[in-house]
Amino acid sequence: MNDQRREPGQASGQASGQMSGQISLADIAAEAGVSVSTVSRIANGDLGRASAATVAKVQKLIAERGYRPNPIGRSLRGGDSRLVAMLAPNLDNPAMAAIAASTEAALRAAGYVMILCDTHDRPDLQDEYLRAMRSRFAEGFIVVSAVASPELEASLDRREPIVFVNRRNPYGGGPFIGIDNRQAGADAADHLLACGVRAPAVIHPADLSSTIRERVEGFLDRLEERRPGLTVRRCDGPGGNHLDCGYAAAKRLTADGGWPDGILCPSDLMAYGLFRAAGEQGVRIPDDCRPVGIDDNDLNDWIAPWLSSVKIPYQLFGDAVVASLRDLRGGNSVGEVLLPHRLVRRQSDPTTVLTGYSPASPPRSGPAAG
Amino acid sequence: MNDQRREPGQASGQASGQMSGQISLADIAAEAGVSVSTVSRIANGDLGRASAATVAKVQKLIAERGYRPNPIGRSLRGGDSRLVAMLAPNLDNPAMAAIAASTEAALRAAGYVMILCDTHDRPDLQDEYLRAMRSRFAEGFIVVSAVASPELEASLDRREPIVFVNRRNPYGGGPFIGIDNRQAGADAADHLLACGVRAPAVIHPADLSSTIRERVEGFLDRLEERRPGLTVRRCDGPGGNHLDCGYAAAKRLTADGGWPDGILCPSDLMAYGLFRAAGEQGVRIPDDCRPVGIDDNDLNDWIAPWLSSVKIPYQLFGDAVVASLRDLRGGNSVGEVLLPHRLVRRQSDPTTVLTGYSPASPPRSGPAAG
DNA sequence: TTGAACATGGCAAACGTTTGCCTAAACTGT
DNA sequence: ACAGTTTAGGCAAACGTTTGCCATGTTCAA
Repeated sequence: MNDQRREPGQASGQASGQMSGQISLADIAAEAGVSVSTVSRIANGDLGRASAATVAKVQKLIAERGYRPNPIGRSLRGGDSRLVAMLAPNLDNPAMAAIAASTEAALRAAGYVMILCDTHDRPDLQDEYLRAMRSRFAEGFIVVSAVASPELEASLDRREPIVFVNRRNPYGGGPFIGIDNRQAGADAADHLLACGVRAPAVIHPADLSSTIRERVEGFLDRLEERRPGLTVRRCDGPGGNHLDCGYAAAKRLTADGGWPDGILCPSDLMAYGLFRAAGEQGVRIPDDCRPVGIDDNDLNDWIAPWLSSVKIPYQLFGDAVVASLRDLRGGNSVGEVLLPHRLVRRQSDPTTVLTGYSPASPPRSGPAAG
Repeated sequence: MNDQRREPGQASGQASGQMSGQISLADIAAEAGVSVSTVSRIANGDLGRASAATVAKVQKLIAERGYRPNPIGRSLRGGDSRLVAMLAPNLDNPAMAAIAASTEAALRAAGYVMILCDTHDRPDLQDEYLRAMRSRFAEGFIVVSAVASPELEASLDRREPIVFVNRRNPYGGGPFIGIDNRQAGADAADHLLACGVRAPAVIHPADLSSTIRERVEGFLDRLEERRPGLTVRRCDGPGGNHLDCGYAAAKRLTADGGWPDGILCPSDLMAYGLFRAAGEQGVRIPDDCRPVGIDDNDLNDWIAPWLSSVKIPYQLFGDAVVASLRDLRGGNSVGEVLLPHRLVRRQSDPTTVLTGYSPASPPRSGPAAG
C-alpha cells in the first residue's frame, strides 16, 4: 500500500503559478486505496463498475475532500472543456453588455463557462482571440457582430461550431441569432408616419453592416410603399463608435437643409449622438425632431424618455444562442433564429420631455405609456 | 526514423470536441526528425541547446506550420496559463463594462487573456466562479465589487493573487484599485453648496458597501464641516439594482417632506432612478432638484446633460490592476491605488436641460461646460 | 593518451483526466 | 467439476507541454 501520500499542493511558499490546494483523482485514489481509474469512474457516475462498498467509500471521500474534476486535465484528454468563447466588439455598448449578460446566464445554466473577449471590432483581434480560444479547446464560438477575417474563414472551413449574433456571417451561411431587421426598419417607418412626420430622414454609419443595411432598407422601402415618391434625406457618419457617428451624421445631415421632423437612428447609440447634436443647436427633441431608435436599451426607460425605439429582446438571445450551439455540436445544421421585436413608444406628449413615463407601472417592466 | 507521421487532427468527420487542426510539438518534431524536447526548447527561445542547422530547420517549420504552443498543455504542466479571471457583478452596469473593457485591454497588452465572469452580485456565484477559475489555473483574480463568501476567504488564506476593484476586500487587506471615495463625497458636497443648495439630501442602498458608505460619509462630514448643524435628509432603497434602488429611495425620501433642492446619488445609476421618479412626479431636474452622481458614465455626456457627476477614471483602472497583479505575483505586497477623480459639472444653465453641452468641444472628451 | 569540457540532443517523468482492455476472482448452470 | 459469465478493479495510453538528467560525439589541453 502506497502510504506516502502526496501533499496536495502545499502552498510552496510564494503564491505559485498553479493554484495550490486542488484535490486530484490521485489524492482520492491514494486515500481510498484504489486506483485512479476507479475513482474517475465513480466520480463520473459509472457506479456499476465497483462494489457498493468501494463506491460508498470513494463517494464519501470525494464529498469530504471536495474533489472537483480538473477541467484542464479533462480538456487535454480530449473530452469536453465546457468552455465557450464569446467574441464581442466593444463591451462599452450597452447592447453588447446585454447580450453578454444574457448569454452568460444561459450558458452557465447549461453547465458551460463563458469566456468573453473584446475584439474592439478589429479583424486582427478577432483572429487573435479565435486562435487563442481554439487552442484553449473552446467547444464553441459566439461571434457578436462578426467582421470578415482570415481566421474566421478558416474556422468556418474547419466546421467549427460558430454562432453569429446580431450580424450575419460575413461569409454567408451559419446559424444566426437576431431580429428581422427589415421589419424593424419598417416598424420604425410606420411609427414616424403615425406620429405625423412629413419629412423623415435617416442617418447611418458609412460602412454598412448587414444589420444596419437591412434596417435602413426596411425603413426606406416601407416609406416608399406608403408614401410613393417621398424623398427621404439620408446621411452617413464615420464608422466606429455609434455615438460619435450619430453625432457627426446628424450635424452633416442638418448642415444643409436643416432638421427633419423625424429620423431613423438604426441604433440607440446613434440616437444619443443625434440628441447631443440637437442639444448643441437648440433643437428640441422630440418636439422639433422625433427620433426613433433600434435596440431599446434598458436605460431608455430611465433617462431617455424622448426616445421611442424598437426593442430587441436581448434577454432572450442567451437561450437561443445556447440552443443553436447545442444543435450545431449535435450535428444538426441550424439556420436563423429571428426573435420578436416590438416598438416601444415614449414621448407620448410632445410638450415636455418628461412625460413619457407611466407612473402606474413598475419601474423595470416599463411599458412607458402609449 | 519514425515516418508514419500523425495527421494533425484531420477533422474526424463531425466538428469534434477538441478543435481539430492544431499543430503540436510532436507534429513539428516528427517532420523535423528531432525530438519533442528539442522543438520545445527552440520554440521557447532556448537556442543554445541545438546546432544552428537544427535551430534553423525547426524555426522554419514552426513558422511554416504556424505552430503555437497549446496553453492547456502548458497549464497542465504547471507553468503559466496566461489566464486571469475577472469577477464582476452585473455586466449591465456601464461602470462595470468600462472597468472590464479597460482591464481587458491592459491584460491583453501584457500578454494575458481575461476571462470575464458575471457574478450577479451573488456570493454563491462568486464562489462558483472562484472555484471554476482556480481549477482552470487562472494565474490571478480581479474581483470587482467583491462580496464576502467562503471561497473568497479560502482563496485569501491560500494567498492567491487577488486584486480588489471598486470595493475593498470584505475581509480586509489586499490590493485595492479605486478612488478616494470620502473625498469624492466631499467634492459632491462642495459642488452642491457652490450651486446654492440649502437643503441637501442623500439616497443610498439599504445595505451599504464600503464604497458607498465612504462616499456618503465624506458627503455628510463635509456638509457638517461647512454648515454645522444642517440637517441632511437621508433615505435608503432596496439593495440590488441601483436603478430600482434610486427610484425607490427617491420616492420614499420625497413621500414625506417633498423634494430637496440638491441630492447626492452615490452612483450614476441611482441618479437615473431618481430622474425617473422626478419625471413621474413632474419635478424638474435639475431646476427643482439638483442631483450629483458618482461614476460619471460616458453616456452622461450624451444623454444626461442634467447630471453633474464625479468622474471615476475607469479607463485608467486596467493598467493599475495589471500592475498590482504583477507586483502581487512577484511577491511584493501592494496596497491601495487611489486614482484621481474630478467632478464634471453639467447643467450650467438651470433653465433648460439641454444647455449642459459645450458646442465647441469635441464629442468624446466632453468638458461639458462649467 | 587521457581525461575534461563542451556541444547536441534524446529519454522520461510529470501535470489530471478518461477509457479500452486486461486480469483475476466469484458465481452460474449443467 | 468445468466452462461460461459476471463482478470488481487495475494497467496503461493518450492529450501537449516542460525540464532534469543522461548519452553520445567532438574538441581541447596537459
